[in-house]
Amino acid sequence: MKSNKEILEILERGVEEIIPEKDFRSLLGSKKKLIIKAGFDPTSSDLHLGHTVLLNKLKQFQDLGHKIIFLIGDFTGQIGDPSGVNETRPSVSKSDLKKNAKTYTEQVFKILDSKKTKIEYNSSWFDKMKPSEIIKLASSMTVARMLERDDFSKRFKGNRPISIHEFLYPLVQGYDSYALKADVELGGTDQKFNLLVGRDIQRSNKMKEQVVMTMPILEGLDGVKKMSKSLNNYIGLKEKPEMMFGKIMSISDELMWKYYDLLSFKPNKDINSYKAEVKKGANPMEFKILLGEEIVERFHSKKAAQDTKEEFKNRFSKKKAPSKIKKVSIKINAEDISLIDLLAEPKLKKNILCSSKSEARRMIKQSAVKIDNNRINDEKFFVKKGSKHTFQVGKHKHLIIDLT
RNA sequence: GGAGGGGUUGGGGAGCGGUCAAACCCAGCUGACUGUAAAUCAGCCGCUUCGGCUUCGCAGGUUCGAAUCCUGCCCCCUCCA
Repeated sequence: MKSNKEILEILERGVEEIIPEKDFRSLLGSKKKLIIKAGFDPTSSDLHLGHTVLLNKLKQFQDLGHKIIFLIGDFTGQIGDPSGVNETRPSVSKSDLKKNAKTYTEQVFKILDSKKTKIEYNSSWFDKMKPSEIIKLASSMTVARMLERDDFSKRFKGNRPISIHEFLYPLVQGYDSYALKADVELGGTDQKFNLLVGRDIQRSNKMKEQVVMTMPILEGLDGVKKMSKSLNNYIGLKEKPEMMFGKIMSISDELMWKYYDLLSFKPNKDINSYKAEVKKGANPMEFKILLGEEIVERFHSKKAAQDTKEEFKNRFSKKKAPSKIKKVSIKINAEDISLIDLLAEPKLKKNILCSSKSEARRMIKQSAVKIDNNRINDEKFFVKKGSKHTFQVGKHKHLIIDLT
């Protein structure tokens, strides 16, 4: 049994804001099994590390015995969350939402305990709601209040469009908290407004208001913008170990520390000692590798993490060729084929090395092409029929081609 | 209903009759270097049989010549009512 102090330490770690903190502490003090809600709109097909910041926190609550509700916003997804966005979001079709919701549920259980997690869909109450009830819900909020929001007011002042349905988003999300009788709702800092509306809706329905807990937004690989699939700066939970590891290695040294804070399960004590070591002159890369290992292990396995780490060291530190390279055989009619044609050969399909002959030519010019590890700079290089070589374009594309 | 503004290569955004495959920024790619797929620096960034060819919302037209001008259409935005 953990002491209250220890519990608070765990739950408040990495948290941006708890509103109101007093209520949170007294809720915990009550020893009651709390209903913890976090909603996710299934607007893209995969979850990424950014989503796991919340999941990790949910997991902590779960481990402490509280009731976790993973709410899938299949109704809210049709509206599109306006938070932090400066333009109207395209709403996602119902069938896509359904598909996405399915993959979400598969992925969250890499972190949460499936037996102890309740999954809810907000369409299950909203689809049954009568228009008159929606109007009643809408009446609980004013336009002035909505325009307090930074994203809306900016758009409003900047003469950019705000669709009416966007106003419904916070109301609908807030209603979810009422429907689920949430004690605590978790969300990103950009969700603060939406989360607070939940309190209003609960209060106007004579329910005790939920405590709002916000988590920082995880920056994407670029270190600047929020991690998201549409910005292509994300690490997906379903990605292959090599990709995951590689992407972690590609973040800047500075960003690495933020990732440690929000993604690592290592105790603060360890992370602080890493920082101290780097300050003393240790190579940040060593700690990036540790982080990569931890993440790959979480979503794949210990073995995958070890293998990937070794492979990475060999390939990039020792500059060896990858241990397994895809093999492909291609039939040609002539006695030989120009390198340019081969690199862009459509028959290679998914393994194609260059997307066009122009690109192939460019790559050769830029000394990016190697055959059996020998750099080729001759644009008029030909490859003979019956030969078998390893082709490399850039650092990442390798292919063994058997010409027949 | 009326008045205006706009749709340019992945995103942003110049160009407003030839010198435009189209400035610049971001993203992406490549190389060098390195401590890593960090950072930094340099180059590339429509297709091509390297002669050219096809692109600037769509369809026509004017011109020796159009992303740039005209006509129609589609789409987006703002303001007034």
